[in-house]
Amino acid sequence: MAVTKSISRDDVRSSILDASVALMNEGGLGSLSMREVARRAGVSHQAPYHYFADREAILAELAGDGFDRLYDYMVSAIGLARDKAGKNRAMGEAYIRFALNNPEVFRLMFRCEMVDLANYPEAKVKADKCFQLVADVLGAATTADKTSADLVPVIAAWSTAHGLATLMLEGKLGEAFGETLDQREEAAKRILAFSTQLFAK
Amino acid sequence: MAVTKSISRDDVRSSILDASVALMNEGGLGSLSMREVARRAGVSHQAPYHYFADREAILAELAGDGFDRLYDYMVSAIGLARDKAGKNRAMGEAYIRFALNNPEVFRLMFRCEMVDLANYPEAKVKADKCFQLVADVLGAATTADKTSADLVPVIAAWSTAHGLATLMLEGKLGEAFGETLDQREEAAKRILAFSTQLFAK
DNA sequence: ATGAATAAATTTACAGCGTCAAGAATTATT
DNA sequence: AATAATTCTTGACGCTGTAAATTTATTCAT
Repeated sequence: MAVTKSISRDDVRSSILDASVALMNEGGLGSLSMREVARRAGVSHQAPYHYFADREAILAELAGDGFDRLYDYMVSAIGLARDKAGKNRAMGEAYIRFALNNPEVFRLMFRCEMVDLANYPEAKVKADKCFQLVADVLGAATTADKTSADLVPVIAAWSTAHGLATLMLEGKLGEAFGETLDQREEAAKRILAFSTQLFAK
Repeated sequence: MAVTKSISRDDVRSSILDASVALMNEGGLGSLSMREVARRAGVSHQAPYHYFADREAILAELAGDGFDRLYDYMVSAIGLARDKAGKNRAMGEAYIRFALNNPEVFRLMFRCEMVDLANYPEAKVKADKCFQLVADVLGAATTADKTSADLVPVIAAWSTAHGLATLMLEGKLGEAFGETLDQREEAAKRILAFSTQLFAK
């Protein structure tokens, strides 16, 4: 019956994605190879091609999931804050917390040569949803055109959070800010607090 | 005689590096392969191993050169500014100008899984020289310990410039800020101006 | 200057990769 | 049940990084 087939098919697809996630988190994106994914999923090295056009298509799916999860991180954080300044800070903290807790997928999401979102409309929609949330929460303007000067402070604040996340992730700030994840998150909060306080005028 | 040999050896090494730079700038880091580099340099596919331990060692050299050039970018920019606020802004602009004009090497310099600077002391020294310059110009403190609270504003400002460079480089800000390099640099300056003006209190 | 030691460069070889193509097995449709 | 469509496997090709062995070039001691 159709149900059995459908479930089975989804199972294979899921196990391929599960294996991909596991590999990515274990050994980084470099060790996510088509053949190793297939091995882990217990299928032939060619089976994944029935579900994904190529390696980049798998990465696009992972990146899309990442944007979904980043969105959830930020929405939850915003919900807990009361005033606008609090929401700004909470969102930035959530952004960085996501990056530090999901380093590999964060890299994937922001490296256009790994996944060109222009070729993956589904993932692009998820990414845009994130960026729109950032713009909505940070910005005064509703939607408006992106060339608007209103966007300048939005991008400035976003850049600070993104740059901080990136620099920490790549170890460019040394270990002075702690070795454990909690310590690093705490350090990031301090820097972000300083920055958002400036923005709050 | 010894002179001839020495020159010849350096020539091979240089031509390998030249080929590496060309490949990186033509087709991105993904198309910089050991074998293609050798082909371009007109040597056997194994010859590069007499000058570099492996692929990462070549990347480390390129990254090191990148840090040297970033340093020059920033020092020149700082020299043209008169007051402290001007130096801050000029340095940030130089940082972003470097990133936009040298996207591939900029990526290389800030991706630890591509080149782990811990394994390449020479390149690490050059990187640290850059970061020290940033800290010196942005910070009030001279050297001090990195855990000092004085570093908070330094890292905040650095994060803004780095995040902006990264987001622009990866096309996450859309094309709203211009398609030509000049337009994008101009847009970055506007955002950076807004940010540094906040920092200047 | 010539033979031995050293260094440099090439050739050969292997395992892994992404992915195309063809065939076998399974499932769906009529 | 027979046919059509889908799914999966096996095999192959050309690419990669790099280890090992071999050849060529250079240096040095005599």
